[in-house]
Amino acid sequence: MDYKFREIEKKWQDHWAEIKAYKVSNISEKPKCYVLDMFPYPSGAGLHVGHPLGYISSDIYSRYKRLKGFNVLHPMGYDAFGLPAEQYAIEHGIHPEISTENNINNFRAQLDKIGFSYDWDREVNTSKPEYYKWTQWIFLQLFNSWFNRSAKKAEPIATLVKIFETEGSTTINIFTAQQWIAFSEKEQQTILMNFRLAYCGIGEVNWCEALGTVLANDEVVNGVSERGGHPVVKKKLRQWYLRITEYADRLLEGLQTVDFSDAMKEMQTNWIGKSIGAEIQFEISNSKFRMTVYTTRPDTIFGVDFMVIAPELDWIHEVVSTEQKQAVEEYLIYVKSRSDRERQAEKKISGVFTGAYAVNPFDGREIPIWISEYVLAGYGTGAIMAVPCGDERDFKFANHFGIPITNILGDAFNGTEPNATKDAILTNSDFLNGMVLRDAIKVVVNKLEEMGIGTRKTNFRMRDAAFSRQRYWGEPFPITWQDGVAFPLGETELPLTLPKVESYSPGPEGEGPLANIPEWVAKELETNTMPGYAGSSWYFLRYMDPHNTDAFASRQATDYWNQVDLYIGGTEHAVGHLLYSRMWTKAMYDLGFIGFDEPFKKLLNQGMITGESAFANLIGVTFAKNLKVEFTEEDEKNYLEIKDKYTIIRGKYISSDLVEFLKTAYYKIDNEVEAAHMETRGKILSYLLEGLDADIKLSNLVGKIEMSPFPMTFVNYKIRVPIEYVNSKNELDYERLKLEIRQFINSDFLSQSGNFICSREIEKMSKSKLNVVNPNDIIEKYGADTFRMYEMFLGPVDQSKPWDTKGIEGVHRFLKKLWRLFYDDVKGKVWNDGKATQDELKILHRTIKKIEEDTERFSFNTAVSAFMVCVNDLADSKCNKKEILEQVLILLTPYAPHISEELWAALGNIGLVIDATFPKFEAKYVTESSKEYPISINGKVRANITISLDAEQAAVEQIVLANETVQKWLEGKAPKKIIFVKNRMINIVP
RNA sequence: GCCUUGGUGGUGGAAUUGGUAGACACGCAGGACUUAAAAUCCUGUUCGCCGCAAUGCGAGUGCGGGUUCGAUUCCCGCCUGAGGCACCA
Repeated sequence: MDYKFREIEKKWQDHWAEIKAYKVSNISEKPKCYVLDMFPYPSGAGLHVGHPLGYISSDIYSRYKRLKGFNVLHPMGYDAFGLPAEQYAIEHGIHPEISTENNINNFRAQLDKIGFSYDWDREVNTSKPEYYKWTQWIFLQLFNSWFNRSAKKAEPIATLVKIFETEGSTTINIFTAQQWIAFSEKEQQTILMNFRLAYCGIGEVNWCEALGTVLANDEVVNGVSERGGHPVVKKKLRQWYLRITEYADRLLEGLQTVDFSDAMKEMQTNWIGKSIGAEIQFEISNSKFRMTVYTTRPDTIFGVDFMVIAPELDWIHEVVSTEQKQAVEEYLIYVKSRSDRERQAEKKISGVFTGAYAVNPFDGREIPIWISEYVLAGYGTGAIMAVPCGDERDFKFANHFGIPITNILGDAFNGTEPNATKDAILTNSDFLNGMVLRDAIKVVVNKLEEMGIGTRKTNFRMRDAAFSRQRYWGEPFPITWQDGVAFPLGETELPLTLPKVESYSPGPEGEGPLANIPEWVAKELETNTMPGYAGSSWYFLRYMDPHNTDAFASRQATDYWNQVDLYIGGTEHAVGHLLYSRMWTKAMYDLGFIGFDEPFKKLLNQGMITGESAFANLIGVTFAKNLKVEFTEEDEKNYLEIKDKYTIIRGKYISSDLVEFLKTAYYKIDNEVEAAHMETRGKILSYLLEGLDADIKLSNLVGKIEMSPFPMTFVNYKIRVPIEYVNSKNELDYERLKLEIRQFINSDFLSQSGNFICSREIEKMSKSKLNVVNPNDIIEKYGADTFRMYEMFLGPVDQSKPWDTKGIEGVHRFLKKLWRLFYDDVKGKVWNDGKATQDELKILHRTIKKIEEDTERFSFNTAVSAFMVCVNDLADSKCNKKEILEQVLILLTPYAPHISEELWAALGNIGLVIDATFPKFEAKYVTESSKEYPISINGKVRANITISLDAEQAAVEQIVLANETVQKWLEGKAPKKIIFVKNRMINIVP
């Protein structure tokens, strides 16, 4: 009887679905365990073999926990709102709801084939009104709250109003209680907006013209949009924001209570970017104006040689001198002309002197004030005190403009490079002389505070998160505008459903498509929609109680399931989703809706599965396009346009071995170089232009190249070819390629041996890179159990690794070998009721221990190996005993559920193996009563000795001491030290 | 430049963190069964040397040092891959 995995897997998947084997209840005596995957965005491309890596890991862990007696919540859903579906709608005219639905069905079909233990009754879809009703509701809670800095928590806005009514305000806005009461409704609302956790304001945002929307900071990478790579510019717009900066400190503190990787904590810490320093006020000569700078190094105050302010600051005009006015104006125009992109790409030193001087408060020295684009307006006060002897950028700036540098570091500063140390001893620093910089910080700040011109100040790099998009496919804001004041909709009016639209093009003045709908505008509803991360910031709560119509989830449910015990997903969400959901959780906690303030107890980052891409070398000749080159008819036919600027004529694909050959020809030494060079070029040229035989005479070629009437260069492009056309020896099946793919239909493939060799490169798996492997294909060929185990066997989950289908045979063989412990091709059933021997029990219990340990520490690859060892050992000892096999099946269930279920049933068990109990490890079967130990002297093995394990170290010492041979080895001396090494060796130190 | 991680056979990776390096698997080589193929099984496989033989000899975890009876593991200095941050004062 064969291992018919297709039949078996279908049968059990259907059965599990039918009886809802994975349905989980919120009421249970068992301890709970919440295992969560980062839910996918259902893209049109479907899943590739990289996606399920994390899903399989979490599935193994939740199945394992279930066997261990836990009530396990393991749900799945879809992050369905977002830009790509809308872009697709614009291009193809298909409503996002339809394409999303299709994609979800496709995802679901792929997921179902892998045999996951999700409770599908809890599926969520963020784009369904039943779901986003509660996204809107939570938004309203944020809108109706403020962050009380003294209590360090969010509170209902009503408490703030009460404070204003009784005490007035001394923070962001300054007014008395009487004034507050006298304010109009509109004035009051405008003030309150400055405090709300979700607020609307005018601000500089990242505007992406191509996408027609703003983007959050983490959605912009190197000045272009993360999705699509379109340019992003700064623009002032009315926007919704989340006041995440208020939570900066708590987001940092919270990191200490969660189990995230160091790298992840580091990334979040950097993103938040807390820095502790001071603000210092400087007087300006001949002006009443005072400037304030932010610095983390007040200790270097005597090393300040100039000030730099950001070009955007409006007080520039207050201080600029008449002589410098023109130069400053010119510089400001120059700065305006530079995009963010340019500023980031080329960091050139530029700046202009304002003609004004600040005064050092301690020694009265006059310090020139400069303007430069390297100082950012948005951070600190937008002005810095520059200390060139201690700061790289200040040093470069000083050198560039010839500003003299004061050395306050003594020998620690050599004049040629700045030194940012805090451990040097100060010189040229008046009352600080002789002090270590580190210690001087406090002294200076104290003095500044005393003088009333400085304060301690903490700054964060993180900004408030832009929370609105001028797009269609997102949650509508439950907000109406009346006379410029935002009013929340009432709870009974939720959900505010997304209306159908005819067109997805933007509305007037940078507004979203919703602004094109008259009824929408008539109701004065907000026309922006929420960003992609709104729905994903709280979805883990909805799984707890997904069908609740009275609340986002009942308090009883959130109290029971509590934090996510294990959260698995990629690192790419480090500063986006993971920060936002942490913030939402904290706010919900503060407002009393849930009982925990960190959502994820443990985070496991799965590594990327990379693909191997194949490339063929395309060699051709390029001409500058603006040159007039006459093409023959033949050339036109083979004309291939690679890039805008260049044209390749008669490009030919050259096998890698030929490329090597041509390269070596190029690199011949001495006077042969030039000749070889020419020869190489000549050969290529003749291939390409003349179609001649390569062995053309050298003299001819030299002439040809020199006589070339136009500038040309040889180019070697690497052209992707689909990986499935390349075999394991890197040979390309170009005949098939030419037949099946249009791009290559007229291409020539040249090689030395007749086998066309491609080069390979490891890159991210993606459709555009022609290197994706679809899990469906693998499952069709080997089955889901093999697929699951192989994904785990590839290597540690958190490490990125290349997908290589070759090795899958080994895992498949393992499952077949396991099958043969139960069924023989000839004899049929071979298992028996025999009593297990000591050796067989040893194999079993060793495996139990190993699987338990490895699963607990997420070392799934070594667990798979342990199964292989176990089955090899059982096969070697011809053990077909039911007693042993049954236990092995339970262990295997999380990893290969289908085959385990099938064989479990075959053994005549009643009930499912997924409901079995994880076997208990018993040491007595594994440990021995006595063992042979090697005795070594200084690590060199000299003899073996058998001792009882109870003997422990003392016994060993006696045995060894008594041994004449040992004494002889040591020349009669007593050993200095005897080391008993963990069940392994006895080492004697003479 | 800064931060975080890695570097082990032909390949993916073990070694549960100071104790017999290379488990397990792929690949490769040889063999058995077969008319043949597939499937399956067996043997070998870190490198080098000696040999009829082996429980033989030597080297070996990116490179160079150090601590230790003993180092893939700890310390110092380099080289290098990957990821993140990057005018944040």
